[in-house]
Amino acid sequence: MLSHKSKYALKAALVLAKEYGQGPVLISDIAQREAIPRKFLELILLELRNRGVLQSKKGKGGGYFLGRPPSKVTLGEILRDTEGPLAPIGCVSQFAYVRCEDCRDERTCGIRMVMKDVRDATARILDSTTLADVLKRVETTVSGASQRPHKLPAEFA
Amino acid sequence: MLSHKSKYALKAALVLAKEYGQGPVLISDIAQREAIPRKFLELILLELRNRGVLQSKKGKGGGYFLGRPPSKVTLGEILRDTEGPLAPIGCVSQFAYVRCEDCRDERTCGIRMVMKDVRDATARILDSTTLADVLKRVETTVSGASQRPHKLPAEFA
DNA sequence: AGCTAAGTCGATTTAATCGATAGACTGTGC
DNA sequence: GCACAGTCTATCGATTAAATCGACTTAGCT
Repeated sequence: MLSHKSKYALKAALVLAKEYGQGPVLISDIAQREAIPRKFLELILLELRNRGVLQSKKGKGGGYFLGRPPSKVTLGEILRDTEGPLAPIGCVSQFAYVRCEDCRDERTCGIRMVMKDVRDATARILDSTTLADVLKRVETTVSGASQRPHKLPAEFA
Repeated sequence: MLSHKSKYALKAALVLAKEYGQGPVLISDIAQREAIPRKFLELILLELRNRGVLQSKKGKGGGYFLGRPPSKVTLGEILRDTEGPLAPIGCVSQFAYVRCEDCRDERTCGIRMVMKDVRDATARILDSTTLADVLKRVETTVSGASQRPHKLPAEFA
């Protein structure tokens, strides 16, 4: 399950993506727009900045902004920064491999095989989806929704 | 990330799958074979039993055993019992839906759309993989490995 | 019946993590 | 130099994860 921290991070990143090219955005602005506790958001943005996803400017007229265009920032990158590895288990992580202490033989571990499949499936989605992709997808949903307003909610399909 | 609890649960279930039809297996046996803290394993097995995955027998000659054939128990079921929902976020869970308190409009939430894809991909794998599948996969890996022993380890591909 | 094997159950401990907040510090622009 | 806005460090309470202890109950055996 995604932590609040990560959800906040994604929301904030999406705001900055939408505002990309318009100059810095205040922490307080983001906090208010997305209903995120101000002080908590500070920490999150700081971390994303230190990881190179965001940049910031101090003083008057300062704030946060994306360090790269929205089409160059993937959800996978952000989630790895805030949640840690995408892999459900350390021994199948590509970027943060850790051996299972008690594992006899990694090559023949059934759990590992299945978890590798899960990791690959998740990574395939999250590493190929950029902030720009998400914005676009939302936009087409919004405009498309007004044309067929009473469609069955997808969440109960 | 998978908790130890879930990893232990999967390991134990695989032992019971391998031993299926051979009568009850002692908690202590499973604990020793898989290097799981005995007392902790008790709790886990008990939970899986109360959920209907396992059955148990008390007294001499007692122990734990699968309640159904290994081909009828999926990893998804076990993981839901020990970890909770497979979904990365409550609002995309099929069996344990919970609304995001602060969500304006679920239908147009970009994060939700992507997380739904992730959930579906994970569930597709875990709900279609049974204990029998895992045992079989391990076995073919073991026998296959001796025929081409120096193949590049898949984990570094 | 009585002994023993084995699972059951409840309480507790310890350490780690999560979500959140406070306050002092640093750099920027005017 | 003053106000603005991000930076950094510390802390706090609540929850959870992982593990452990001890007492209890049930089943089989003789």
